[in-house]
Amino acid sequence: MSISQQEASFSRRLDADLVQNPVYTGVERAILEQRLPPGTRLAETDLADFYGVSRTIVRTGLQALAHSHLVTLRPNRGASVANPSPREAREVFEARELLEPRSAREAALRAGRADVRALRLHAQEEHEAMSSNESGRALRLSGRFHVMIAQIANQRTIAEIIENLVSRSSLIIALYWTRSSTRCDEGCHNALIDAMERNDAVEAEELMRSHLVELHSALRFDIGDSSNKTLKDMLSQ
Amino acid sequence: MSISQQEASFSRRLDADLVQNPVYTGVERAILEQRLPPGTRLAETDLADFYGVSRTIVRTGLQALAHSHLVTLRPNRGASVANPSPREAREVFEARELLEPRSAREAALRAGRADVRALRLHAQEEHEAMSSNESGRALRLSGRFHVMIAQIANQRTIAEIIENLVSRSSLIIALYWTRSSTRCDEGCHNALIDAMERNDAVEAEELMRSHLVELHSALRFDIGDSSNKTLKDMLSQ
DNA sequence: GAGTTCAAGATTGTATACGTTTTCAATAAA
DNA sequence: TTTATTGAAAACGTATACAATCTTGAACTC
Repeated sequence: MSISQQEASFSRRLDADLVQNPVYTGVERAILEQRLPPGTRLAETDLADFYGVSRTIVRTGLQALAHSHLVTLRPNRGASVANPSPREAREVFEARELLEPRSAREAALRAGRADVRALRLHAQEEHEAMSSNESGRALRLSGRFHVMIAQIANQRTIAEIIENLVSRSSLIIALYWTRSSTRCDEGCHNALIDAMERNDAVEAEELMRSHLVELHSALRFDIGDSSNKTLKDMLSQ
Repeated sequence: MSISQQEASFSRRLDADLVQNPVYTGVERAILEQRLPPGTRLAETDLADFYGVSRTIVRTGLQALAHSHLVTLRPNRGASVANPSPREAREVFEARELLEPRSAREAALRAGRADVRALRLHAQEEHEAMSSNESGRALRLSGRFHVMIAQIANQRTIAEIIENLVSRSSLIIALYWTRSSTRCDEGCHNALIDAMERNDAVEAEELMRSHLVELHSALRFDIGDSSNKTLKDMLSQ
């Protein structure tokens, strides 16, 4: 037995493994882009065939996604895309409203020229996705914007929590979103970047808070869903 | 393909699987009780032999622990007990200081007779563990006390986050704790229970805040560790 | 004696085999 | 028509085999 003196792993080692797992990355992206709606069954063999790997790899990926609450595993019944309850949906947004405004405030204090440039570039990408009607991609990028801010705040532990909450929000939006457009995002995100550029912490915090309240208020907890595309259709591109 | 209308899974399905995984439960407990110090190598075969299961089960358990940051996985190099950096240690306590006081406030508002009784019973157990010099067990129970409060607050999403931060605190304390005793806990926890019993939200919040600040301030980030017990020694009982 | 090389052993990564459970549709009974 | 039964097919749970990678230490060079 030996005690290893490990270097401060600045990004989880775990990730190194997972980003190379095509099931993890592929299914995660498909969920974030709402190509895989909540409840979709994820049969191990189908995924193994689609990604050309063994069930071993599939299970590793699904287990990781289950830890993030993006996938639900039921003993002897396999995996399906998570189906967050109204309660969970409310809780996730409550947690975001607690964590993200503070994160935005800290980010505003720390944001440098490079950070602001990256944010503007990202907002541009979001805009293009919206314009070209790639609403799934737009939604994923919109979530990623929130994660970027959490990362600028330089508190990795909280940034990771926020990243998870943001991911789950894609499922929540798929289930409970009422409005047709996410046009609001564009203005909100740009206003946030402006506040960051001015290092206006108070304004950034307030903008983030009201942005989240607005998102939250656009959810209605009394809806179902259905469709009958095949798993392969939804995973492809 | 089918869309399943799932019941609101009130506890994660995932858990159902994991509590039956002896590697997950055994190693987690050993870490929380500081029988497995940070950095300890966790060879798959050793664990498989010890728990009498195949490596498949071992890997599932280790992967779950890695997701909780209790274990570090390095590709081709296996698993070891996580070794949180000073930065991570600080961040975990910052996050706790952000989340737990608010959680305690909410818990104080909601705490009923049964909750208070359960907390007192638990504090008693903690006390007994301390008295009989089972400091590992005492530490685990002390962490569990914080989780119980988060659960009373009735916000499962945040309670789960807190549970994870509390678990990681055991490793952080193993690495960076300076004081010899955790006597403080006893008074602090009892005072918290009293506030809960009076449904005094403001007091509960402040007590929790100061309790965490005190814990945090007892950490010093310039220490190492070493030992040469065998893995089997540390896992046993 | 310090450092390097390299092969044997140990350990992890992945695929697959096989037993068990679940699912589903065909059949039979009510 | 509806409900129950049942058995074959499909899917999951676990163990294990084998390949790839890493570790270790002895032999060798400088």
